[in-house]
Amino acid sequence: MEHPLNVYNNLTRSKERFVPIQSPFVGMYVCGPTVYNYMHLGNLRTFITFDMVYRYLVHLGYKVRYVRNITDVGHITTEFDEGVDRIGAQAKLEQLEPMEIVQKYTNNFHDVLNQFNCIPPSIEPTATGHIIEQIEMVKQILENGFAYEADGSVYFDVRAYMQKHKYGALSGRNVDELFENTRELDGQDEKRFFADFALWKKASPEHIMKWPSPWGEGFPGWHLECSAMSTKYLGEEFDIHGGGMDLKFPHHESEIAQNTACCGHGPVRYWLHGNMLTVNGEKMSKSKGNSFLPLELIAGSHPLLDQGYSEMTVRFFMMQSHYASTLDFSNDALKAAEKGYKRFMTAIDALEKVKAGTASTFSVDDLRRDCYAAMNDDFNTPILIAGLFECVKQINLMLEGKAALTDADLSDFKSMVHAFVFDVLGFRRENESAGNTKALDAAMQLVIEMRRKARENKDWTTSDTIRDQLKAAGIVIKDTKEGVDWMLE
RNA sequence: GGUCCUGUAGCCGAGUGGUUAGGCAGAGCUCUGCAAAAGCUCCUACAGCGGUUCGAAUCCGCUCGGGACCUCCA
Repeated sequence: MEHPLNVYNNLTRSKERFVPIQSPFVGMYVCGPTVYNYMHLGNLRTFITFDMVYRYLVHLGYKVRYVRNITDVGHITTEFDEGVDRIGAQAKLEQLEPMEIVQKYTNNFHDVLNQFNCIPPSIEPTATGHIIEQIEMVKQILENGFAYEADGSVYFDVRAYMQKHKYGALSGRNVDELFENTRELDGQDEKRFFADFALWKKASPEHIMKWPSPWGEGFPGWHLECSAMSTKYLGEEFDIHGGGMDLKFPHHESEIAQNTACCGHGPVRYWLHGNMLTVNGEKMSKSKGNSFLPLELIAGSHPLLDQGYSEMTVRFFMMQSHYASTLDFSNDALKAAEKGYKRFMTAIDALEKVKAGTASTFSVDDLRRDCYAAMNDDFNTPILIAGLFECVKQINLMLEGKAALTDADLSDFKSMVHAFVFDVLGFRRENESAGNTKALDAAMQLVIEMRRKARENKDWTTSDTIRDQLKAAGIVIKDTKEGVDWMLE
């Protein structure tokens, strides 16, 4: 692979050259959702981010195995709220079986990602489908002396682990400091040490989602499924692990500890974290009550919005910021993205109509080089988009006959632009009401011809009426030097 | 309280020890019958105070503001 891709590795807190363990194969694991409710835009941002990462790796020619889990076991909401888990609670609320809840919100998750043009992962394992693997892993960790059993539950023994390994490397945490700053002082119940976490949890009699195990009926700890499933499908060591910044601690930290306790070494070469989507500067989350559902955004039905925005506008909005930065969500920002995206895609579409010239007036190689440089610098999509706007400018100039490319350069330019816009950034043409476009185009040619005749006769009333009526119907007429064009608004 | 991130023009957002990011909005011009679209030009900012440096918005320190994690969370 001749492309020197650099990624920011959270494990080392530095940008590193990306070198797969076994090029051209790349293993990538991304933490998926707990399917107990509709996903909101903040969740969506993370999945769009790693969709872009996946797309770019594929574009570079890597053979990527992309694994993203579905967490369909309800994990306890707090340490002391025994027996209450998110999925179980939601099931009660909706008067459904827990697995009906899981199915309902898994479907929603898939539908939404599909709407936003995210490519499905290669493997999408569920936690409930890998109970045996998880139990096996707990057994191995116990055998290796990094866990202990207590009344039907099994806990990870952080102190034992710390004698041989570091705990807290990824999140930059010092366990002693953590201890000093832990607010909860009582109720540490079965745990020997405050930082210990459950690998297997004993289920109370009323708990519905539970499985038999060597320690009795119970369910796996939250962190365990990712360790077990990533190992199963990507091996003991793989290339990329992604997820939201908020999962860094304790989830990813514990994942590393579990894998290390089990196999003797860490599981992941490059840890990538997507940053949070904020609303008025604050993290979007359900508990804060500031979350948006994708549907509310598209329909514009949320109180904070004064209009709806299309899926691709939202995707563009997200791609205009770097994945590792927080992104603030607001009406004005969305509006700006909408206009920018429209201008952007209008030009990309118009590229099809550009005709080759006798000589090239600009360098396709330079533009291409800028685009790759942006992406190779830790997936810098905002810089890529800036580069593509330079392409937009050149397209518009070519349409006006003020710039040109030879036949060979033009097809090179087209494939380069298309690769970045559609394959890498994952934009998709909207307004493609397939089937009637041909008929509509024929009708439009007729209308345009009538308007042309009216203008020829200086019958401005007629020509302006045509233009205005079409505009009211959502069709925009564009008079260019090359002729008259039209587009759906 | 601890750990860490962050503060960029009207708005959104990149980046960087010395050279115009980009988008949106605004102003002017070109084109046009008038518009729209498009092109060109302008608006040239880096929280504050010190320090390092030939030179800092970029490095260091302090102050102020915002945020994340430390509990489930993408």
